[in-house]
Amino acid sequence: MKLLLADDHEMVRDTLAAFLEREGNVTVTQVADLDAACSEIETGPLFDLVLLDYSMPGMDGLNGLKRAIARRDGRPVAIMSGIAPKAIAQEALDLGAVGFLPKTMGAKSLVNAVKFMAMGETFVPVDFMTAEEPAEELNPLAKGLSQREMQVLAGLCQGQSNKEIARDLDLQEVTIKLHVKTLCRKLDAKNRTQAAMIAKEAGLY
Amino acid sequence: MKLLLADDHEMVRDTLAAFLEREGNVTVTQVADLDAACSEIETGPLFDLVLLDYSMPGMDGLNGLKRAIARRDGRPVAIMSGIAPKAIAQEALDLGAVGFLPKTMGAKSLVNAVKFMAMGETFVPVDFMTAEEPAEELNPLAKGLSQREMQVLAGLCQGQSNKEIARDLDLQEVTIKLHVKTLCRKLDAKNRTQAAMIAKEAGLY
DNA sequence: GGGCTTTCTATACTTTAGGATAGGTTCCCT
DNA sequence: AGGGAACCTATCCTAAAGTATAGAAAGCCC
Repeated sequence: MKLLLADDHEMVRDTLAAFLEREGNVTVTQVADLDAACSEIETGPLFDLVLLDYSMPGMDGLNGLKRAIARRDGRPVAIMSGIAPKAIAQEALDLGAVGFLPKTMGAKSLVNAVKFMAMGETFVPVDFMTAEEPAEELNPLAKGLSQREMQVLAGLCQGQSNKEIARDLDLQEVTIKLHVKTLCRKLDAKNRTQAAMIAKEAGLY
Repeated sequence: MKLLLADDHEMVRDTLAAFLEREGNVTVTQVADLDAACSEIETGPLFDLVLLDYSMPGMDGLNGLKRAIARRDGRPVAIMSGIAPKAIAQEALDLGAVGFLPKTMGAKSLVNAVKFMAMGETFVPVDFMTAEEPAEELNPLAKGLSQREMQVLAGLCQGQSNKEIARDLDLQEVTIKLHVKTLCRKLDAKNRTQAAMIAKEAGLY
């Protein structure tokens, strides 16, 4: 079977291709970015599967996936990533990808997954999709903040003035001032700007 | 020769190991994080080279490199990364790493580099270190900002007041106000907080 | 030199932010 | 019923931020 492998890390690409060709009886064509992948799809042989790295030049989030799928006439395209969370995998599938391969997956499973997807099946590792999202853990900062405070913090992170936040939340400006003061105390910030940066740093907003 | 390969992406690790063992006559021991690497260094065989992924659980920037080097009694440790910039490579070498391998490097060069480093030589791809930093490209936002404005923006992103920034830069407060106003105009922000968030969003600071 | 940009400073003013203190409501828990 | 928590409002005050306008020094290009 024929596979088109697109990844900007040549080291990963080379060794992955070597492994697939040896262990899986797969013919691999390598490219380093999405543009090259697209032109290869259009001018190259009919690939049984196209495997795209999620963080690669030209991908622009999942827009690159759309571009590739559009050029494949319904034939399978899959995404591979080392960092993307579950939500991205779901979104990729919604857009028409036939699979999502986290790079934490073993190489042998990879061979099977590739063959599986080339046959038209959809593949996502079960443990990846069922894994608990570290929701609260991602925001240790959010703990100790009340709902209101979170709303006000959201305003801060948009650079809103107290007056604007008050209008949006239908409160008085003084009230916002109070919340901002409390926020600064809880976040150990000395002013609104620092509070906003801390929230941003922590991955909120 | 014996190599200890530490990378949390099993897919990358498996294929890399397979490639090295086949093409390079290298015996590879695999681990998935720094803790495992450290205990393997202490209890396992004497590895000719230890190769650590830069973004792997336990690494904590380059602190993990220090830990590993401390356990190697002067024997070679190298860093591998897909994303780290030139500055990190330099820092790693300063800390005592014998090499830095970007994942954009080809697999064949990798085999040579690994053997090279195992012999005690230092290896960094020439094109990687001599490559121009995409300074302006990384920060499309930084274009149009003068040096002073960048300095002031740095202050904003730390939540400093105009007075503090003025003190740090040895300028008058009014001057900072002017720069802040200019910054807000150029960044299309309506106040300092928004300017700071925009800078943060763009990856600056 | 003349024009240009970048930078710094100054004065004067309005608006916003931040702090302190006090009093109020609701709702939940014991 | 009382205590506490989260929330809202008020008044008063100071400090900081932001706006406007104007002048000046330093460097660069032509």
